[in-house]
Amino acid sequence: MYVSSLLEKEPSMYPGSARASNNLPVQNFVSAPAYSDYMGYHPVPALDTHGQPAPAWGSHYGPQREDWSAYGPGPSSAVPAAHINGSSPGQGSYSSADYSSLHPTAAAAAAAAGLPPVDTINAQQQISPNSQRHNSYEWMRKTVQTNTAGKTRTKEKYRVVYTDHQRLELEKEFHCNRYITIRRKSELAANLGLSERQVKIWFQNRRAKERKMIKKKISQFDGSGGSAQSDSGSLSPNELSNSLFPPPHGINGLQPNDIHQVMVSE
DNA sequence: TTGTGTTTTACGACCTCC
DNA sequence: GGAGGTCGTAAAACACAA
Repeated sequence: MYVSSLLEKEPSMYPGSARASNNLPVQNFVSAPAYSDYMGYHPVPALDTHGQPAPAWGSHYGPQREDWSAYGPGPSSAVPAAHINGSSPGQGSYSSADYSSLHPTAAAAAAAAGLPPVDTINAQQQISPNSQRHNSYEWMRKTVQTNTAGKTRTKEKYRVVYTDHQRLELEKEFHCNRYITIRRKSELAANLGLSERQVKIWFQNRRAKERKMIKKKISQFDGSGGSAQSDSGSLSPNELSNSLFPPPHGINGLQPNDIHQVMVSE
């Protein structure tokens, strides 16, 4: 099985409890209500080790970037926490669009109210009960014990589905910084029970997703015959994307604050 | 239920930087 | 040479219309 091969490649990738057990007792999971307002997230002290005070969006991060609206119109800021932790019957499963469309100010209020540190997470709350993703845990249950040594991909199912909480934390980090530092990667990996490789790849995929959305948006503008491309001028989608989120070469030589400045200065 | 389109993990190829 | 970047792609997971 793929997981097994990954374990061979990288023992830290699937720490047995989180991936291979039936009830997914993932460690360090925060109770979802703490993130009832994702868009307004600013680092929780226990999790934030950027080496700087947790900034508020309005000041350090500036206004929400335009492309964030691609996640869809934000609901009222009073998105019930139960929506994310799934404690409310009838709620759909959590998705990136759900939390990324939330309003910043409520999170500030939540933070002010004292968010619990990530380490206080209750593993029982990581999964949306009504989510179809429950099914994905079923296959892990069934196949995780098989072994296809040495293969990177098998004919069997080969990828895991991250828990809602894992994705939420990753999204939050992405929201703060599109490029993760080595230090933050290690911390996040440890906190979420993922390997650093998984975190790295998640960020790569997430950036790709964002570029794709930007591209889509631009093509929609172009297609609608609008002169709305005035922002991008004559830039191609890729050029615009790169100008918005330039890859931080030498990022590893930078301090977290430096990275932060790079991101904020856009 | 099933077919189909989209999203999500994960990888390899290739590039740049240190 | 190693690390991390993008790009393209595979395939499972998921959503949804018919």
